[in-house]
Amino acid sequence: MRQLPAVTLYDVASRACVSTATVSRVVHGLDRVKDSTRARVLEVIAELGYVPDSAAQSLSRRRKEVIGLVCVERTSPKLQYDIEAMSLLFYDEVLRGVEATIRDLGWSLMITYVNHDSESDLPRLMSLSGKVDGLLIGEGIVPPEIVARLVERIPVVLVAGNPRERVADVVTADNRTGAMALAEHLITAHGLRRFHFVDGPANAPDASERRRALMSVLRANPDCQLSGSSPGLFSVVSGAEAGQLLLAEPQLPDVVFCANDQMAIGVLQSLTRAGVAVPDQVAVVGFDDIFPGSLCDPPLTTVHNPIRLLGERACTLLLDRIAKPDLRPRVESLPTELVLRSSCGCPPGTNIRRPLQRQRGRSGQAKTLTSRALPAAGIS
Amino acid sequence: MRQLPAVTLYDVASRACVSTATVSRVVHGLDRVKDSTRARVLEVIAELGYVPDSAAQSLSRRRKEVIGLVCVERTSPKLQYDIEAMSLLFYDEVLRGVEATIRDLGWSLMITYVNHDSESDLPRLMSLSGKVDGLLIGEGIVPPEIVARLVERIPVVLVAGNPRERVADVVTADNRTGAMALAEHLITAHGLRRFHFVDGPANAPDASERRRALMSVLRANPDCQLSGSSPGLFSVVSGAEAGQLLLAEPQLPDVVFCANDQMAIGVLQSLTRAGVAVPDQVAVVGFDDIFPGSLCDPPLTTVHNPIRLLGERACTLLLDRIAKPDLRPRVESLPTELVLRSSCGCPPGTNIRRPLQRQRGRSGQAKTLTSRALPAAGIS
DNA sequence: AGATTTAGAGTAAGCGCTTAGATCGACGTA
DNA sequence: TACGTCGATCTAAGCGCTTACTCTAAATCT
Repeated sequence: MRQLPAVTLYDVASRACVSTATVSRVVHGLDRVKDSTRARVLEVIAELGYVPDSAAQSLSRRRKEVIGLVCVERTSPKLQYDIEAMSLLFYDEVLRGVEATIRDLGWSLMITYVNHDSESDLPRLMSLSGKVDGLLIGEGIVPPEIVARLVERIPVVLVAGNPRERVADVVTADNRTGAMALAEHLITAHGLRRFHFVDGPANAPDASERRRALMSVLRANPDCQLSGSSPGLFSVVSGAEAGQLLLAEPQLPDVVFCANDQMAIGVLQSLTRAGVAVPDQVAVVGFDDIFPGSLCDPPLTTVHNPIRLLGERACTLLLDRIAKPDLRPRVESLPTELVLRSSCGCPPGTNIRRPLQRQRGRSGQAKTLTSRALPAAGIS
Repeated sequence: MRQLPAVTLYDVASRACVSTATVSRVVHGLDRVKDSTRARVLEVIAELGYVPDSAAQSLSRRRKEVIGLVCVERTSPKLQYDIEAMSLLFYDEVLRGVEATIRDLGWSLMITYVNHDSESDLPRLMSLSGKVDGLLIGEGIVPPEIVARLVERIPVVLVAGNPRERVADVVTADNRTGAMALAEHLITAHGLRRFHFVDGPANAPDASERRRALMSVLRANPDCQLSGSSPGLFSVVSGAEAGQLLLAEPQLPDVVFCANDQMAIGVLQSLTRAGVAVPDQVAVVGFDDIFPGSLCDPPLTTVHNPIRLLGERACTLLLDRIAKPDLRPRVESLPTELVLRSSCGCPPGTNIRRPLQRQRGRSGQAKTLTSRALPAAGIS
């Protein structure tokens, strides 16, 4: 198990009787090198098992070809993993989108999770910023002051960030259209009137966008109302708690509109365990379309959030920003789909996906970027 | 959005009127520096927003303080993400264990996914090995030849690797004890006799260990038999396919014993959609105890695999190996728990976790579990 | 007082790579 | 023959840090 001694460019050069410059050229295949020389060098590289040292490359090129992904971990490791882990499904999916994109370019990905604790997070994030060329930061849990400090050091893209703030590039789902379509479906197709909203963490832009959209639909339908709302943390347990609170009320609402699927699953658990029939006595809907939502009973009606794509686009945007640091901040908002299953009152077995077209709000806030192909050219 | 010019150690040194060595000492707090000097330097660091460049540090220290995690992605991005993503839950959990451990030490984590495709994976993995101090590799999908080449370059720990091979350190769940306990429960508590096994990918050591353990229990119970088995890929869809195959058979087995939960969920879907009653007509059990298993209908009986802990221990082992490259290869096997819910025939609402003690046989293999009071209590 | 230790700080040699600019034949041209 | 040209290759200066070693002056010892 002893490791082979590390092989450097010099070893290869002297063995192949060429200069280090030539070896470097062969490795990168850019400049012209005589075929016979190239062959000899390649042979020595294979023989010696040479692999370039990334630290030296990064130092010399002044570019690390690494990006950092900062995910939110709302869980305490002390909690049962299998309950709380649910709140992580979102970033797992973002991660895969990012990794796939970055991989194709030959860059690498460094990942870290942050919790609520900004005191210990700040130094970690600053130090991370010294290890990467750019940072992808998940939604609002990194405080804006910290984001601002990072932004002045290196390129940053906010994933599921607040489309209203312009501190950095933002990629987000079109929460507004999705939540409005869902609310309208509940009202129009099922005649539901009394809405209860289960909110997300205070600093999660997704949650507030969804809440705002719901409210605007309710305002437009005078016979409808928000009969109440509960706080939540985007996790199954916090959804279950909201469900308990609901059960203690004198009257159930017509529908529990949850800011994400994890909480909807929690609400569903509380309600069905207490013998409440869903959707007959009360409908429950979520947002995001995570896999377990299709598994629960009744299957969850929700809005599809293209989470993986969110990761992919964020990554593309970041690479583009690394290449051109001077562009103005951009917001990219991705289309969602309405996913009708039976927890809203649609008949059992329903499984309809309805693509949604963006509804432009008068504030014109979320304007889609048309930069379809941000070419990674000029980056490599 | 213009970035501040990068601040180097020299900038800090000249601004604070000290040498770079002194600044470096202040940053690392090791050597003695006069308090007044330290204060001045710290002030300049804060003022200038200095963050050390990791590439230069790594080059100079000859250590990157980064480890790589190689996960298996059995999915094709072309498939519906929400179906196939399930097979990834395992590595998501490993990742969290690894990240939490590495983070506490101030190291960083680089993550990459590999698919079946070793031709494009080999160069990627070799190049990754130039960017990290050690590698954590998920189970058997990286071919042994490649693992061997990596091992001679840098420290490697195999996560959920084959405990029988000794090419590198291995961390694995005690699959044998877990699968045996589950099989014995099915036989003893529910009188099931005809077993169907849904296998995992050919190169997944977890799957074969579980199969072996099941077989050894069946051999020890002459009235029991393996009535058949199906191939599978650890994913929900492959489980659903196995379920379809089963439905085409003239006779159903007593129990479908799946090599992991994802496939059990797939089998469950196929079966219940075809109107087969689980567990009344046929029991279905899985392995790993991923969260969605507790959500499905009926809730899945399984074996708890301490996946996150797997990641933590693997990480610890790797760091230890980086410090001491000459140790002989080690195998660490973590205890599992039997998780009884109702898909095995236990009454609805059952939710029992039974910690399992490894039973070591003379050959180092686990021998038959003394059915140390698997109480018929709570079991019809 | 002179010698010796020591705390505090500086000097400079790398770490392994990239790359601008220098070099060097061989070849073509006047 | 003398002189440019050009492709192939080499030389060497960094990149931003760490750290072994050196230096200085003040503290301590004999």
